[in-house]
Amino acid sequence: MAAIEDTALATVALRADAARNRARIVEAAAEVFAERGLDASTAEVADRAGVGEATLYRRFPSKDALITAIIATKMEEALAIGEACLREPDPWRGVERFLFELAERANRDQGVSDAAKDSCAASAELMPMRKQMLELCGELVRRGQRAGVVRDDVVGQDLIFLLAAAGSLGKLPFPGLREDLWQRYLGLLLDGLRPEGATKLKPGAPARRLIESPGE
Amino acid sequence: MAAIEDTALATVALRADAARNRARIVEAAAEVFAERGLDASTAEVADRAGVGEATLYRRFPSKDALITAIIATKMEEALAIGEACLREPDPWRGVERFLFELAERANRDQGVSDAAKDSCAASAELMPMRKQMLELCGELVRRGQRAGVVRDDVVGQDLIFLLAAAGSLGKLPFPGLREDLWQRYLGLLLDGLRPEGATKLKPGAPARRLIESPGE
Amino acid sequence: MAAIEDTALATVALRADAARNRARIVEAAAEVFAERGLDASTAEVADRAGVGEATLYRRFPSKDALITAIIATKMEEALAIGEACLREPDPWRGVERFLFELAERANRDQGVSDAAKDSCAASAELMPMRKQMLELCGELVRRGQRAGVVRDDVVGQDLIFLLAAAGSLGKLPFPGLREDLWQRYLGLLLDGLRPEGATKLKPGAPARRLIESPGE
Amino acid sequence: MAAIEDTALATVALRADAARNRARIVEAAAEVFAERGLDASTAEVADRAGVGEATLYRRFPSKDALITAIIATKMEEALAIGEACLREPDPWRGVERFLFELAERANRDQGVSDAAKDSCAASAELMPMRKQMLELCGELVRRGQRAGVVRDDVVGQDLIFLLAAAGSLGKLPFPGLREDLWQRYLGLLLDGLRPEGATKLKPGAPARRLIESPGE
DNA sequence: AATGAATGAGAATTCATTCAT
DNA sequence: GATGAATGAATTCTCATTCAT
Repeated sequence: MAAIEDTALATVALRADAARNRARIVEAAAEVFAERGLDASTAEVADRAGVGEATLYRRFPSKDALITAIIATKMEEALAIGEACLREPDPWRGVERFLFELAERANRDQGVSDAAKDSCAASAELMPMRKQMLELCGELVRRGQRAGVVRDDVVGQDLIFLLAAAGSLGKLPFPGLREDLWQRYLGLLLDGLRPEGATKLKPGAPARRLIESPGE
Repeated sequence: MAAIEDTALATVALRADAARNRARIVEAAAEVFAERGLDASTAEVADRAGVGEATLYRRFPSKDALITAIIATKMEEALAIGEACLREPDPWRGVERFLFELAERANRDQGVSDAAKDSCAASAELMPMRKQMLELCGELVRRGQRAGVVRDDVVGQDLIFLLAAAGSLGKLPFPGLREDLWQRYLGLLLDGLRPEGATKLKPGAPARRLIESPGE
Repeated sequence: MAAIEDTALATVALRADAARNRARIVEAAAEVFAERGLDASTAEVADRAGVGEATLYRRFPSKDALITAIIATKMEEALAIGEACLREPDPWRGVERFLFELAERANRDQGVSDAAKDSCAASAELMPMRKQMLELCGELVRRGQRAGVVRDDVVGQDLIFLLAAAGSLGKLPFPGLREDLWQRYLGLLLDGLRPEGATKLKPGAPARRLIESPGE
Repeated sequence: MAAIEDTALATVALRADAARNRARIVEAAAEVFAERGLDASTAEVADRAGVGEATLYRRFPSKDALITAIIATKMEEALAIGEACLREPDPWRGVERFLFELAERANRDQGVSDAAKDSCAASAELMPMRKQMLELCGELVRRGQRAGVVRDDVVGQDLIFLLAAAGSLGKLPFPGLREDLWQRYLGLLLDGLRPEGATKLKPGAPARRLIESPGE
């Protein structure tokens, strides 16, 4: 069965060898971007994939398109994880596991956290997935709220931003830090989501803005 | 009084004009990096400073050294802010203001949050300041804990990481987001610091790691 | 009757499908080169022809050979036009129509005027056609001269060069120029051919060289 | 006395070594573009100039800017020639010499005739010079018309287009052609300008369009 | 025979850093 | 000491042509 090309919205069947190379490129790119961030050169990606640079450009019209494809892959995985979390019997455990698993990936993968800042991540092609993700987060949150384990003033989008925050701690260049330190901070973030700690805010305190809508 | 050169570990007195140039360069670099991120070119920095590029390189041995110097400047400011926060009558207000003011700066300044990820931020030269900062955070936290407004399992270093998290949300490339969205998430983070929400941890839950030492 | 392959000097009968493909490629190439100039890529030509790139290269050993084939096609058309012009009752009208129709084509077709400058236009394969064209022009000119409507010091080859001149004005990148401006200049050129304006040459004047032989 | 940089509209004094290199680059570019046309690579230009490629890009922000600068130089020379021709005692001789000298240059210089087709030649920076050139041609033509040696339906702009036509014959890739063949055709063009040959046009004849305005 | 895929050799352009004035 | 200039090494991307299916 031939692999498929889905960079643009069109989906095209590829020849066997092309499919193999495409997969190699995506894999190599994922690795390289994870290690060095999105600034890694296309030459390095091609090298690692064992193909010529031009082959990369035959498959992906630009570096941005390649990045977008990688991100799309990661988002698909993330959506799958999210759906599994929705099926967790314990609603809180669903939220917790969702953030935990995705933060783990983000902290392992320099490219993903770079992507959060990169303009091409805002690509229109990713919009449908982003929408799906947003809905999924919304369900996770509302499910927690119905069970009384998530504070009421939180919305689905907040999970995404907390994730961005927790995922950005991956490779802080402090020597001697434990690799899993992010887990500690994710714990703090999670505690901020629970209703027990929700602040009775004094006027003017920053947390007050929580009540306002998150925008977009 | 002549300025001092402390880029390298040595501290050297500079001639008045050299000192003036150095200051200009740092200021210009701070501006440029804030606007365009650390990828901005040294040429642009020199231009903005009104000096030749070679002058920049006479004063700083490399772009990384310049960035390190900027970070040092920002850390000095941060230390000053932290000390002011220690003098806040209300201990919680001290913690809150500390995170709020520094997160605001981080979100306004593209360069600073970039720098957090950049390898040069690990420079040994910044170690003393980092130590100072760590102590300061420790005092802020312990003061809060003594007053019963900060949960007991938190340490000073945690503030720094929460800051990194809250500061990374600055320029997410989502269209239509409010500029001050970071305040919402800082609110959540702050609530995670308070004792009311501290989790009764089940075994295996991620938050459990909170009990372990933060490393370094 | 199968088409013939005449790219190389050899003439080979082609299978029916191959002949069909060859024709498609030539047609597509003519279109593409007309629109985008000779810099258009072979990939685009193959695409437009609805064949694979390798098929193009099976039929033509190089891009230059393809271009040469296009030129050959255009020259065949030109020869046909020229013969029609020879049958015009009015000899002057014959010359005029010849230059007008070919200049129109050249100005409509970016590729042809490019080709005039391209080295591959010098290909030996085109020599026979060039010779035919030269003879045809010679007849047109001599017919005009016999009728007294073309100046005596002009030879057939001159028509070709005038054509090159008139055809090169097609896409001058001046904004706002009329598309048919070349007609104005063709008019001037035609007037230069008529005997009424033929110069009594002063010594040293450039037009004097008209008397010398045109070379080749 | 320092050389000047005039790529942009601003004029800046350059250091001696930079001026030397800039001159070398312009000279090399003029040579290379003359020999190989505007498609020659910046690497080749830099090589010929004996400088690094980056040096070229320090002086000229893009290849187009370099080309524009070369063209500007050529146009200045052309304007100087034109003014000399205006001072010729014999008005016809003025027109003749103008076209002769410029056609000679164009035929010697592949770059110049390429430039006629290249979009960057339409650069706004060259507009003032183009305007000057147009006025100069207008004066040449009107002077000829007052003396009765240039037909009345010709305007200054026509000279420019005739030049483009006569200049495009430079390197036609026919083997064995005399290098100065263009002179023969310029002679024909010149004869087309004289009033003696101006056609009493039959309706529908192409030359008729001569009466209409040339556009722009 | 036909095709899509692969690629080596460039192309323009940029930049941190060193050099000459 | 200060400066503008110079540059080698990269970077993204393209294309005519060859290869494998």
